Amino acid sequence: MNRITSAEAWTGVADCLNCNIRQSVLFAGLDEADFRDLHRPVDQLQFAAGEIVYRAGDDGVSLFTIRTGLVKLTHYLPDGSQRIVRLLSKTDVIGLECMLGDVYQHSAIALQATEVCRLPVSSVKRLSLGNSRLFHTVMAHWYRALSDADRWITELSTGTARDRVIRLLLWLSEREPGNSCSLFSREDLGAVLGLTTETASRSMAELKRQGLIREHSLNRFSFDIIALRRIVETRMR
Amino acid sequence: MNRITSAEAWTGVADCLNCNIRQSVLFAGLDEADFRDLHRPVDQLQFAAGEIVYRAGDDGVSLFTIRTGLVKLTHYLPDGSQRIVRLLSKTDVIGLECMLGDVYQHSAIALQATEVCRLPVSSVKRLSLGNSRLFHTVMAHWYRALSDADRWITELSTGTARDRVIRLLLWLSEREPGNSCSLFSREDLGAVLGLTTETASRSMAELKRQGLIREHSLNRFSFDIIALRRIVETRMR
DNA sequence: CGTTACGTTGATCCATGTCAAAGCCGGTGG
DNA sequence: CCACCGGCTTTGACATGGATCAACGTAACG
Repeated sequence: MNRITSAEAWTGVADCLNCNIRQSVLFAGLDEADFRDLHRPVDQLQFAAGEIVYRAGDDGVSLFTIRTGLVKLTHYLPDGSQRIVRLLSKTDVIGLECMLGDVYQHSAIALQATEVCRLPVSSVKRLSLGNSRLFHTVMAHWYRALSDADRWITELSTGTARDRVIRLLLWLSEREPGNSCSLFSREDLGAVLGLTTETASRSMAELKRQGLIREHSLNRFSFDIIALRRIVETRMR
Repeated sequence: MNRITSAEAWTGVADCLNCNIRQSVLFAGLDEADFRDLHRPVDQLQFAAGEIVYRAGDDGVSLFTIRTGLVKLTHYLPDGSQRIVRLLSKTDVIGLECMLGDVYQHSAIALQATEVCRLPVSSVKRLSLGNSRLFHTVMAHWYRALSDADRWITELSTGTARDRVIRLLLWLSEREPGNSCSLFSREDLGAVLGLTTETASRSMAELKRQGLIREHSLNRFSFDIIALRRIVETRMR
């Protein structure tokens, strides 16, 4: 069912102070002095599509900030099938739960080629002791995760298969410039939307036939955002 | 569709230091000195079933800690129908998002008679400035909300109508002693589970007929927790 | 060139949505 | 005290969307 891969690629020690997405991520609230307190290095890693960032139950020794790519968090059900509970991309933080517990609560698996920064939990915990700026930033991340969960429930678990697919395409396109997005396997698509692989495939095929979406390369789709939005909006009324 | 009520009942100024649920709520990390810093009072309020605690878009001037009862958070869809995105009860905090934004993101409506403590956001913000114990407590609340969102997606938005109903009954019974729980209207039940009112009603009626649940007073149900758990577990495999 | 994984399509069945009507219960007013 | 009314629940009949099971197509890869 799932390929087992562990070939994460280390691509260097991060230069957090000069990071080009620092304003959006966990360390937004920190200054130069704080960074000197980070004794342990922040590593940059790469994962190919399908590779595992961490597994549910693993020791939570690191947080990860996503620099590029797309990561799914899944619960595995007793029968081995998965239910994806969140999709995360650029500037999202994953593994934040191990600030509180000691193991990861989900399995995190890259759906596309993904670059991350790996932060030692111990460092973040030390920083958080006296630093209320970090407080605000971390809260903001929790808040965003929770808002995403709300949208997930209202938009991606509600309505017809076709509407759910369209809402996901729109959701994905929000995080990319232009009117396009990259998709992933039909199995994962179904797991996101609470549908079977077949229904996911049929919905995609139908949207293609109707000319509402265009696949210009494998799993790269472009579409008229306004038109799609109108479809799901009218359908909701 | 929804009764409009604003008749919240003030039942006194809370004595936080001696609160019997303090260990579980937002102020778990505070000591006597911190409480002296809380210049503005923490009020206790009561809401009857159906009454509105706050509306989406209202000015977020207060957080609420639930002491007893059950509260739904809803998104209203363009057609006026609702999708409930979370159910909250004893020791849960609602409105925490206004620590970051300035308006509430959901409408919060009591589903049962509910007692809450109302905390001024300004006080909590002042406390949070230098207090890293509060940091941990607040994080823990975000974490729990998010875990609940995960369960919501995997358990309450997945599977057959019957299974979803059973999982909700089990979820509700976790927060009450004994093997029973209070339910609410079939319309709300449907909105929780992503089903129509009719399907929700049918599923409940069938469970009653099969003797799997017993209604000893209006919307008070008791059941064999182990037996119900076995049903949804075998159904998941 | 065969193998394998994945995507697509078809046929069928069943669960749930939809529309409609009837039952039930509590509240209100005569 | 009873009759009526309105809201909520239950039930029925029917339509349909999605699941299921199965087959076939297709692209990547050894």
